Amino acid sequence: MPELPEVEVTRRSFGPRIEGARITGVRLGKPLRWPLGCDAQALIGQTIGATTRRGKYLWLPLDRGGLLMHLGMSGSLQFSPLPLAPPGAHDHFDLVTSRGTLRMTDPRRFGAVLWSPALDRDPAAALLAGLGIEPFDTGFDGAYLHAALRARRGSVKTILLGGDVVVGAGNIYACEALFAAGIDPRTRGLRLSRPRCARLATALRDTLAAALTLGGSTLRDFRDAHGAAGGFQHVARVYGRAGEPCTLCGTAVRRIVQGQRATYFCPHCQRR
DNA sequence: CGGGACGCCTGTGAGC
DNA sequence: TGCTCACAGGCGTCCC
Repeated sequence: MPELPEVEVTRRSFGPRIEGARITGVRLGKPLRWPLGCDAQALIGQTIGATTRRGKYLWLPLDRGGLLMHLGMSGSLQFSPLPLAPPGAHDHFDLVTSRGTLRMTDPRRFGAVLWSPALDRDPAAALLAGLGIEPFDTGFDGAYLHAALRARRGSVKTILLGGDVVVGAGNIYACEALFAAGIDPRTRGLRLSRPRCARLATALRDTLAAALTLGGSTLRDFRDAHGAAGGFQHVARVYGRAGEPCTLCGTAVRRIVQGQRATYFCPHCQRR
């Protein structure tokens, strides 16, 4: 589910409201990807700072260390100043605070809540170490992308998904950005010219920005921390549209598999 | 080191 | 209706 826009939309929807709150209780459900990494009771009494995001990770700083959160494939967070309903089968983490409760729901449990002594110390540091540049960083442009792709033999779609060159694009936005840039997703990184890299950098930023404005994509169950659905799925040009006509040229959108993930593209508008 | 496959886990929809 | 199978928004790990 959650790619950069969904994670950022989630952050904005609860971060400011929980900042300054004091933790009064912690409830753990079924195991997520990793154990919490600390005694849950040790979190009680600590104050939450300003929530930040790096790639698709969220960081909630505490008085002692902080919590690194990831929504995995099916995770979402909700925040309410009022007591929440009793936890359901997929509610695996409740952070009860003086301002309200933050709850992580994640049916597939690929998500994570992990305590770390600091963002730049393990385990957080190890998880963030290989991440590429933020797409909204001013350093992310055609020159950067061109230099980063120069030695890469893999397909540009797979590279975008990898997150080690630039973070934030998952399957939806990688497909959509490549469509917007007119680039065939099978094109090898090292084959992309500097001008096409510039187009791709712009396309990725614009695609993610549009998704942010629309509150992310709700294909099935994504909601922000207040329960609001996203709207980007209504403006997607290729994702999930196999066989349907391209909105630009009418050619049937194709679905192929790259790295065991579905890729959607227009074989006419997107060129190698 | 780059690249590709695997596995984590559950829900859903299609097809029989 | 009920069953089986393919597939789903991510990513750490392992192997070549």
